[in-house]
Amino acid sequence: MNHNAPNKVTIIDVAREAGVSYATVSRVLNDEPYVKPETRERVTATLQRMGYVANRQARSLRTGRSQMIGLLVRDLGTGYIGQIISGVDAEIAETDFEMLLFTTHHQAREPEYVATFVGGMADGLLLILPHNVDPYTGLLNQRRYPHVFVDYKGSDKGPAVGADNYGGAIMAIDYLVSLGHRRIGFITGALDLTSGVDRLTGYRQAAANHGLDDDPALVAEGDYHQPSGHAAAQALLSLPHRPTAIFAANDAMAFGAMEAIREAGLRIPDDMSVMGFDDTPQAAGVSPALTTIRQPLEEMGRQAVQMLLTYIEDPERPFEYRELATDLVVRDSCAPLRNAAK
Amino acid sequence: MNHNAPNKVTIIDVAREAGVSYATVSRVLNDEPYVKPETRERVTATLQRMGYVANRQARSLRTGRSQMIGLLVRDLGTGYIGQIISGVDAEIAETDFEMLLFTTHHQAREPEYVATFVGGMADGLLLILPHNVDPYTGLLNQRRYPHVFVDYKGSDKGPAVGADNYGGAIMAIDYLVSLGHRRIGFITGALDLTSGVDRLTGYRQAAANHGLDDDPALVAEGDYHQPSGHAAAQALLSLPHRPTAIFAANDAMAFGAMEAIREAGLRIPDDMSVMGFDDTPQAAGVSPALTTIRQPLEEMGRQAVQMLLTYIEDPERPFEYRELATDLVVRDSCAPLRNAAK
DNA sequence: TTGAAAGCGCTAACAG
DNA sequence: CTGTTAGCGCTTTCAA
Repeated sequence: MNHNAPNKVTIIDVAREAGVSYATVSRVLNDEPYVKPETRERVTATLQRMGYVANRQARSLRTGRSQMIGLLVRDLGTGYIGQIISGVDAEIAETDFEMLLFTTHHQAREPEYVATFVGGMADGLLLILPHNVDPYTGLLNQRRYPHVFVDYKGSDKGPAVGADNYGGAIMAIDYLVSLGHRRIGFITGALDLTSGVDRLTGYRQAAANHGLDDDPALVAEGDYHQPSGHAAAQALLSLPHRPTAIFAANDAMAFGAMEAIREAGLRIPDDMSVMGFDDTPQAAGVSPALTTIRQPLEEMGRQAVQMLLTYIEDPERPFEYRELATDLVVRDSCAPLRNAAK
Repeated sequence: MNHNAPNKVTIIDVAREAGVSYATVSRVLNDEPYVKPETRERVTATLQRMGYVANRQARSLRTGRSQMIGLLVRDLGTGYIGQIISGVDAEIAETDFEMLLFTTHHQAREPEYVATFVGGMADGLLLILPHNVDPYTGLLNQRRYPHVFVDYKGSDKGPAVGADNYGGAIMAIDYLVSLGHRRIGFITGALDLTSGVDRLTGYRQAAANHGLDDDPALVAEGDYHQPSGHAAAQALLSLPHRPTAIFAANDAMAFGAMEAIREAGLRIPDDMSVMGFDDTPQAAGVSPALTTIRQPLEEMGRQAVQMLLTYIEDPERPFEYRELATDLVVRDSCAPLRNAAK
């Protein structure tokens, strides 16, 4: 075990070296007025020469502010999260805060992480793991700790920003119907997420609006991961009366579905139309390019930061929920229903 | 501006409430011996009841250890980085450290971030931005601050872990040659990265080994991003005597190349073979599935953590460089050269 | 087995 | 303009 104080240079070392009190060094560090120009210069030079670097922990301990925004994420694997983070990152870059990201695969440990942040590591927290937020709300709200749930359907649980998942699903079905499809399979997302539920609800509502087949077998459960899309599509394809189009609750599952469709010897979009949801970067890259519902992920990240900043300024501000619109992005994976459909 | 101390619960509050000195509370917190069982129990209960959460900054200020490992990354957009992080994350999860990730698009600010870490935020640092490491080495080495460069070809600059990029490129060309290709285009990576240079060197060496065409026009410069792969492939395709196979220095550019090849009305692999490098998750997902050189990215992350840990224990340990092997992953994007090639 | 007290490095009054 | 002096919340001797 190695002990403290390696070769650190503290404000005191610098003060001694420059022949001033360390309060003066602190003043120079913080650009405060009332320091004689010559003194400032001398101190600055010493700072430079000695390679001084501030200890943020000490500073934060003293001021009660860390100038950091925490970001709690379950997994970085998905492009989906990456996009949100890009937005968050970009927005934070415009402030004088830093982003501090914690990953955790272990659901069990999440509350622990939250505590770390609340304990002073960061001045506010963005949470992108909206399974069940209950484990967090307690500590967070009790302390009035500034936080925002991202991609979560707000309620009384806490401030949140999300997308119009319900409306997006409606849009998707409307589009497929406009192409003549009436038998549309749906692959659900994880149903313990509000987004998963909302997209399913949207699908059902739209189906009802158009008086489509109300066959329960047309709904196959997925979990937002690609393999589940593959499996669900296989189930859909093996139906006695198979659908002519498949709408997956996210792009990853749509990719899985496309794979399954190809394996079944069908062509996309000629024999089977496919739609996704999210508009991840890959959606435009696959072939045929995926028609999907765009979720403004980056924008969501940006808005989340903006909201968080307001809570950092005023922790007492009442909970706010912002919902961002989703759009239809037409590419090449859907085609009009051919009369001669098998 | 809001001031300090919101509704924090400190060790002192707990001590008062439990009727002990705060030293005792600290002892309970740290599982130290010599606390009467009843006292311990009472304190634990109070801790629980009051919702105490430790202030890591204070603790770290006092102990000189933060139990955090910093990770400095330029961008999260690429799946490539995501994979390394997964490995890092998984490995860290097995220790009693936490991962703390800083992203920075702004090259100019990177040294600043490093200073933050060195200043006490973390006990060690992993750097995944191996453009030019010189700006960092100074501070890092002067302080003997534990750090490891990831995906960087080690030298005297500092400890590092990388992959056998040179060998991988050789393997790729050997494979293409075994399929009968003799005119092989190469799309380089960013040449300010050691990996970019090494892959190019490997390509040249292998080409020389096999006595392939030594046409400089067969080498098109890219920057590891998809669009550059697209552009470079276009250049290669418009050559008077076009190659029969294209080897891109990473998967992302290979995807761009595939796009360009399709746009040119050619089929993959029938009319043109394509190889990538990295084996990102998407490589298996595109169609045709991409034949590529696998880089053990996750493993790289894991090893980097292991190495870092040794430096945290003994900052004086001499620089070490670990190189991981790369493998050929055969999928569907390469085909034997047909005699009747156009 | 417990309490008192001394700082970790820094900022922010308060005096000069 | 500059120095002195309290702590921020915590761990860790040193005594008791």
